[in-house]
Amino acid sequence: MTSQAADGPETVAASRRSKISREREQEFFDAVLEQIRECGYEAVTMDGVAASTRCSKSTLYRQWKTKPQFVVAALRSRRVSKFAGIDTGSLAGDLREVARAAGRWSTGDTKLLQALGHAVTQDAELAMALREALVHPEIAELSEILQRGVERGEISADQPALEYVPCQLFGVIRARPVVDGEYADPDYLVRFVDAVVLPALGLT
Amino acid sequence: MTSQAADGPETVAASRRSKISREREQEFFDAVLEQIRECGYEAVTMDGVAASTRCSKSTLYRQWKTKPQFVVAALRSRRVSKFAGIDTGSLAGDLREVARAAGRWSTGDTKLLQALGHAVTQDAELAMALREALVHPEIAELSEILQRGVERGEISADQPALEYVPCQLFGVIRARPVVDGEYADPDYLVRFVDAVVLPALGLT
DNA sequence: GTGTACCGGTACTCGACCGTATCGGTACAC
DNA sequence: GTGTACCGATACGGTCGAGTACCGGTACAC
Repeated sequence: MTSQAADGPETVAASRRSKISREREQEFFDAVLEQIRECGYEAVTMDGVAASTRCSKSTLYRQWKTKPQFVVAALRSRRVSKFAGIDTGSLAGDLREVARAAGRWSTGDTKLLQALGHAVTQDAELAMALREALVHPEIAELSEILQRGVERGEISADQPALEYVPCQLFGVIRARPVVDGEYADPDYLVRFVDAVVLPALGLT
Repeated sequence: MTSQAADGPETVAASRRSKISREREQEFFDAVLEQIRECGYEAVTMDGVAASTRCSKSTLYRQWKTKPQFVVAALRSRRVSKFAGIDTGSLAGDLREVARAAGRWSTGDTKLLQALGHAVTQDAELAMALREALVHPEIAELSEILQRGVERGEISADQPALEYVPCQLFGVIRARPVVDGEYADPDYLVRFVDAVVLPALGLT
């Protein structure tokens, strides 16, 4: 599933032989995502991205047909596995690690989700790209972690709070900026897990 | 604080003697908020609001100087007390009532928060209006409910999960559309309170 | 009846941005 | 060295929306 497999050093965009290197392409993607975070989706302009990366607008339009397709490509480039490798041996330990990892990504991802959150309701392809970049991978990895806890016998599969864990974590990450005025950092999230998630699951 | 006090039947906008009645004004506000929910803040046009309310754009610009000021006024008109009158005698009962009330407002308010969520980072006045319309009143009423639970001795003021209750509720309301693809209705929120919030607080 | 002031309608200016077209420069193939 | 194809720069067309200007109609005061 990941695109981490070893590619030829100069392979680019598969079908076209563009002179844009992998690294250069990633600069474009980083730039547009950063501008989306700062200014919002609507306010991002192709001129702006071109200027900030010191390339020509023509170059962008040669590679990607339209602004939405460009943004979708940028989102796809961003699929990473944030909770991979978490396995402390206990569910409580794993969830604390998840909280820490989520906290590290929280600011950027929250901004992105917020900035794109409405554009997404108008453009189905954008919606899918966003979900596959920022939501599905986390949910899947988290489900796996919970499943392991069940298999180890730490918790019953019927525990009613179990199904709400992903929503709880996503939720508090999105809610804190609105309620407290600051993003959810790793410390905050670990405290949240200790004070709320674990007690609700009947752990500790 | 509320503007619910009895006003003269024809009193309008205090300083100006506009021919726009209270009810007519509210139609403008409802229209712009609905368009924001459906199309997003940027995509809302003064022409569109004028057309949908069958008034002239001039009329809107006579009452409000700019589009942001118009939206701010619309938001201010929307401050209502959603959890007022909730007092079942027990904290668990109150929280279930809160969940039901929140679920009734959830769809519209979530859309509004999502649609304005980014515009808010660029316009401080809009940010304040949004917080005072959709966040502060709920937080305050919820704090009062929790405080009453403490005073009745149902729960200790030191209970670590206590401070996270508002974030939990706001969070799950905002997270469910992203995670499950549907808005948090009253049923869902009551189940959430029973499965997560109350156990985390050590109630039941 | 006369004056005033607001309403609706329309036409307008101005700026922004998407996407296209054009052109000179240049890296690379052969 | 010659050809090819992509790069950057710039200019352009088209669209759209904010905010303004103007104009005729009309309700209301006196």
